[in-house]
Parts: sequence; structure tokens; C-alpha cells
Amino acid sequence: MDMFFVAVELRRRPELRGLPVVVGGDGRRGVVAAASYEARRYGVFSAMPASRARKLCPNAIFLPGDMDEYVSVSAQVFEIFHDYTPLVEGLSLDEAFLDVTGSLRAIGSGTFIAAEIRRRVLEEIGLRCCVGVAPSKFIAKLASKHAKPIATASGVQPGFGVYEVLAGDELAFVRPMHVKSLWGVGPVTLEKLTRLGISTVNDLAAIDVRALAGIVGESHAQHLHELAHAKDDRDVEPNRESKSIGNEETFSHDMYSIDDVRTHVVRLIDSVSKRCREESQWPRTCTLKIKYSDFQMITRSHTEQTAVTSSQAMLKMLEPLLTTIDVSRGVRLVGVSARNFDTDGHQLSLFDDGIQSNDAAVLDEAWAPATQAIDDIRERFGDSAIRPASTLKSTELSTSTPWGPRGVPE
DNA sequence: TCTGGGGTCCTCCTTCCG
DNA sequence: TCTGCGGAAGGAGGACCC
Repeated sequence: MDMFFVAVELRRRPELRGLPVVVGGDGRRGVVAAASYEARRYGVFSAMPASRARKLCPNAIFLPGDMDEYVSVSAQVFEIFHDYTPLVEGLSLDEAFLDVTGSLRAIGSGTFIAAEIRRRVLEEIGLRCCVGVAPSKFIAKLASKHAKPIATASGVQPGFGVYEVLAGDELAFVRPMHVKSLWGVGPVTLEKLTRLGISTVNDLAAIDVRALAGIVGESHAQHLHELAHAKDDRDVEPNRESKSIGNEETFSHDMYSIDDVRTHVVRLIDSVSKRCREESQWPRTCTLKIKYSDFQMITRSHTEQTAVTSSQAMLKMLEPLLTTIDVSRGVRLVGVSARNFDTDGHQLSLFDDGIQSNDAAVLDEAWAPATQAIDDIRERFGDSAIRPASTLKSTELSTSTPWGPRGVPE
């Protein structure tokens, strides 16, 4: 999708079309989540600190994000995708891979399907999208980038809309590109490759994979080597299971009190455990993430023998880890995540059954009726209807960015 | 004057256990 | 009984993606 978050906002506020519009970055510590092409002409792009974006483009209109609306619109777009193939692998809210191999005979060529999807997304939802058509996911991804409009200081050049790379043309397409176009080349890897004198995919393809492994590690080297030779045989996976569920939040002011940190941890646990239950995922491992005021980040995790889902059980796992946090350094961000999911729930100990138990799984079971009641109340009256008492003041420090955990009451 | 949030994957190190 | 080895699992952190 083209500038998805901004495009959704422009649907609601058409008077802003043609103006530099930025979504996100309205908080004291916010960053840009998406920028219109008009804003990009001034050098504003996503992930940029809002303060810098304001300097580059003082006329930009900053809008707070509305994640619920983006999720809803994304679902409508994905419904259209499913009219052409059941093999849809969502990459994010605004991006997906579609395997249309089985639809070619019944519907038409890849480029025909791509054009149809573009037409319907525009007519039915009012958003523009670009499509890359290619024999593999990696090349299709690059082709879709090739199809997008380009913003330059002199204006916005319209893109192709649909760009196809035919089987056999992949190498000719990818070889002249800069290595940073490849998946897996970020700032650190780019720096390493540049030191080796590698700037294009062609340069990368010429280097021995063992020499590359000495620089970036064996697995990463193999991955880059294959991409440089346009090899990518990954299937489109429509039902990829999530490996972890988490929430994190950056605060408008650093925290120096362990009680404040704990309050936010309780709130984040409440949100994460709720999502786990909604998705029927029972985690065995809970991780606490802390970013100090000097931007040093630490993670501390705990793994239980059996899986849990209640907030109380997760708190039991993280509470001892909280005592290792040095709050005197100032805590800028707190995050909680759950992983190591068991698909078949958890087993109960035979020797322990109290809600004061030190065993997280037993605690989990003891709290099950209350947890179910909480979920029922939220289902009927909304997320803000009930919350942990210890979190009643916890939103005071929160950033005003829209990217915090969903379901947090005002 | 600053540097988000939600993920995945990988690597390295340590610990435990047979 | 002690020691060393190797694999599995866990913990921490880095890099990357959108």
C-alpha cells in the first residue's frame, strides 16, 4: 500500500490531499510512522524523530495515529486479496505476498490479477497500492518497490503501479541494485560490506561465500549469497503462527522509581496476557525489556516448565526479574513479551492449588475463573471497564504516540 | 534536540544432565 | 567416585524488517 497510514487518514480528511502530512511523532519523544509523498519531498521519512521532521518540513500537518482504524482497513484490503487466492501471507498491515499460481488459468495472468487488485482496492476502499509480480517472494518484493511513486525535491514522479519480472530475468533485474536493497542488509551489515568494497548486488555475487561468512556469520552469508544469485524458494505461508506476543512503551519522562516501573509492567502484562488468551497461545517464557535513559537496553527472561495465561502467573514470573533493574539509571522504556508457546495449554501440579502459590502454572489455574470473568466483562463493556488496581495512575507518563499497547484505557 | 513499536531470527554463552 | 564430553535448553543481546 502507498503510505498506508497517511492514506487512511486522507480518506477521512480529503481536504489534506496534496499537503505534507505526517502520521505519528506528536509525542515529546515520538517518531514519524508514515509520511505523505509531499512530506517526503522535504526529506521526511518514517522512523525519523519528530523534532527533525518538523525542522525539515515546518508546514507538515502532524496527525496522531488510529491503529484500530488501520487494522480495520487492512482487513478490508486482505478480503480483496482472498478473492484471488487463499494463499495470502500478511507481512504487515499494509503488505502481503499472494501466491496466484493456482488462479492463473481461472482468472488471468499475474499482471492481470495485479491490475484487478489495484483497481478494486482503489474503487472499493479508496486507497492506492503497488504490486510486484515475480516468480519468487524476494524478487516480487523488490518489484513492488520498483512500482511505487518516487518523491524528489522537484516533485512526485508517478510509479508503474504494477511491475513484473519474468522468470529468467531475475538476475538482470537484481544485479545492478545496491546491496542495501537486499533483505537482511541493515546499517551494520552494510558497513561491513562497504569495507569489503561491496556496493552492488553484482559485487556481492562475485565474492566467495566462505569469505563472506567470516564477516557476517555463516547463516547470514548463505542467505545473502542466495539472494545475490536471485535464489529464493520460500513458499507463501498463509497460516504462519506467531512466535511471540509483546507490548512495550516509551515514556515521556524517564522513571526513577521501581514502584512506577512495576505499575507499568503490571499494565503491560495485563495487555499481553489478554492477547495471548485471545489468540489461544500459552507461553512458557516471559521476557522483561528495559531501556535505560542512556539507551542501553537489557532483557531478562524466565521460563516455566508449564505454560501460563493469567496476568497473575506472568507477574509471578517477572517479579523476581524486576528486582534486578537499576532504576537509578532512569528507565525510558518498559516492555513485556511472551514466547515459547505450548499449543495444548498447561498441566496442573498435583500438590499445590492456592492462589498464593509460588508456582506460576498453579497460580494460573487458580486465577482461571477470575481471568475468564475479566475477559467477559471486557467483551461486554470494553477494555477500560476493568483493570488492575495498581495501574490506576499508570498512564500518566505514557507517550502520546498511538503505538502503545491496544486496549489501554484513557 | 533527539533516537517508536511489534515482531523474527540468529549467535554466543552458560548451565544442566546423562 | 570423580572427571570430561557433548547435546539440549535457556538466557541475553544484536540485527533486521515494516
